[in-house]
Amino acid sequence: MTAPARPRRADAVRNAEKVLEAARQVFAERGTEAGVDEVALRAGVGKATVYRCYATKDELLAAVAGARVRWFTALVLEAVDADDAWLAFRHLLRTTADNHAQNAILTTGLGDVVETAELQASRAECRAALQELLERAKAQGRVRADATAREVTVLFCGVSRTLLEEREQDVEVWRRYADLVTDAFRA
Amino acid sequence: MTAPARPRRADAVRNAEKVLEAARQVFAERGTEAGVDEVALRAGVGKATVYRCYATKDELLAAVAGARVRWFTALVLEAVDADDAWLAFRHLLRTTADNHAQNAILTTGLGDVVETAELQASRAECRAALQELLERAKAQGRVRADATAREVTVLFCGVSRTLLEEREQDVEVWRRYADLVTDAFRA
Amino acid sequence: MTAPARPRRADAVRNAEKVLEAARQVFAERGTEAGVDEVALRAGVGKATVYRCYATKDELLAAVAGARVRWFTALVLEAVDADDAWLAFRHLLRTTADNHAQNAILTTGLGDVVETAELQASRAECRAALQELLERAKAQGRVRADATAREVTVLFCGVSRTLLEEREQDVEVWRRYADLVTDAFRA
Amino acid sequence: MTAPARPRRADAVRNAEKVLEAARQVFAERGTEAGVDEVALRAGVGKATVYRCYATKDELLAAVAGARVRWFTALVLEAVDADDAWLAFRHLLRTTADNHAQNAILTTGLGDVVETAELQASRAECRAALQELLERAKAQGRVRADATAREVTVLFCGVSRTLLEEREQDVEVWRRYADLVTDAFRA
DNA sequence: TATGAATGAGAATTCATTCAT
DNA sequence: CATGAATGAATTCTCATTCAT
Repeated sequence: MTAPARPRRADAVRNAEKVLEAARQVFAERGTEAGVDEVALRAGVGKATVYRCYATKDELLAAVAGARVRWFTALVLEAVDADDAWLAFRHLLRTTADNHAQNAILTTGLGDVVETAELQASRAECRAALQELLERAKAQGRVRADATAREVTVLFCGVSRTLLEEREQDVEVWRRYADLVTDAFRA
Repeated sequence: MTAPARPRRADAVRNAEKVLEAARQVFAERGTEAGVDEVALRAGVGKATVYRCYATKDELLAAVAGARVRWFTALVLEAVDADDAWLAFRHLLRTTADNHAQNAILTTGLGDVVETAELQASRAECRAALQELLERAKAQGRVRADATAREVTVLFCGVSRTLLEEREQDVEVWRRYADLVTDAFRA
Repeated sequence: MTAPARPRRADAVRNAEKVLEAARQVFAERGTEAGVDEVALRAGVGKATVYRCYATKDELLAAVAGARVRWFTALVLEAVDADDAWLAFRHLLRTTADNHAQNAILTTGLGDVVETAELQASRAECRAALQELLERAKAQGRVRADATAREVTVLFCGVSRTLLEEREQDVEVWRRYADLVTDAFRA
Repeated sequence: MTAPARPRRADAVRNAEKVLEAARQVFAERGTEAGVDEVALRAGVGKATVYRCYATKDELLAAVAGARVRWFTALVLEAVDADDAWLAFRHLLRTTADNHAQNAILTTGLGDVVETAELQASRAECRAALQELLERAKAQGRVRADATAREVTVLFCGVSRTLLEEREQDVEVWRRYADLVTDAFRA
């Protein structure tokens, strides 16, 4: 009695994760215009459960975007640790491209997603990490001095969005574009 | 005098243009999800008038996209005539960026616009002209040998879309991105 | 100058007839849901001209119905003159069926057509003629004594409407139904 | 007790029935051109609820028609069991007429209703039953040898439609027409 | 006068969100 | 708490009717 322990919390978390994963898939496949019903269906829960986890479709989108940003941030942080920042940078974009080609959902895309405070924080963190990577590469003389993290993001996300729209599936093509973007920042 | 033809047509043509211009603005500002009503409102005509000019929303979108592609094609053709293909290329993207910054509507963007035969033809023509420009610049040793018109388009449109979404208004910023894209194709 | 003679009146009448004929065809083929535009197109005139002749779509429908009723009335009046009223009655329905099979448009059908005063007058006249034919046939002992013109009309028009809806084209079938209706009134 | 199944379904079924009943009334009174809004209003539910039960207006119409056909089929099957097929036939049409007079909605009418597979099956079943009744009456020497179920249907539905259109409410009148139709098939 | 362009009032259908069970 | 039924606000598109030329 002192502590009902909240066994439901566990379920709730489970559900939230199921919903988030379903949303990631659905929005990736169908675009953000996909209905909440479809997300619920994919998650195997009722529509209202989705709304219990995320008060609004926008919030759900923000959650998906946030997860994506954090996923990317992790990659960036790995890259920062590498010795050769330039190679790490190139590898970063290629890896992301590979992933986008299949699991296509955008990092900064998800365009007019309402900018949650949390989402903005995630973006800021991501930007900081990426900027650090760039600075290291600049120090190594491989990246142009005026490059900014935002610019990398804008180019890469822009390309991704277009390829997504064209339903480009070929990993080689995605990788080619990753390289083009990388080259745009070559010293 | 050559052909007064149909007097009434004058008004109709006027309206069609008003509608097209309104559509360009509305879709640029609000995205393609904006309603036909809004286009009509902006154009200062009734909803049905829009449908008189363009039988379908898709047709309207295709018309907007087509006009934009042709506008860009004209710029490319000018650029092809220049002596220094590289400078012309850079100028081309800058000029387009300047225009996008204000009149924002995408060239190849407008993503899932139904691909009219006419629209496809316009795109093909555009791509051909751009490819020619690239080949000239390659011959002059300024553009990487493996560059294709499609790649330029994908990068530039991707960037444009992202900036549009972020409501970026600063012409300098747009120009900066134009240069980044240009640099991605440097030999 | 004393009398411009109203040359336009001639044109106007011409137009009214063209429109009426076009309406008959269009409504027969497409049903009364067919648009005024289509009638105008078929008549080879502008939409507004249709409205000049008939102030309203309902009025146009009433005109079509009226013409049809009068056409049928003429047939009935012929039948009244025949020696054998029963044969004449059977022939009347058969002939009408033949015509309906091709030129399908209903006499009393055209269901919820607004009942113009003129149309009601036409219907009354038609009913009177048909009643007279029936009375003659009754006098000759061939038609049941309680038969009324309205009943004949209801049965025949009902059948016609159903066959029209089923797009029945076979004249033999139409004739078969005409005979069935006739038999319903046999003495 | 056998299967409480889904508790919520109870409400849903209730609503589906309310909607169907409302549709029957509305389409009977106003014709099939009546809007879905009106059906929803009559049913006392929101417009979208109608669409939850019946994905399309056509589906709704098919449901109404199907229910009506099955209702009629049940009557026919009763009639088939009677000793005197002719009397049963006459009674069948009279009973149906009585019902049409008030609850007016057509059996085969609802003309251009999209022909669902299910609806076609219902119609076929109905036709078969009616044909059997006719055959029995023929065997008893009371119905003309060449009569078919379709003919009965065409006549009866045609008459019903016309009377509906004329807003005929008098049961006696409906019954009189039922008898006329019956007589059309007398041996 | 005849034309066809313009219009506004709907009609069907969808979807984010709320609520009764 | 989870569910799915219900909802109303949009959205695309049509059509009878009016008006400027």
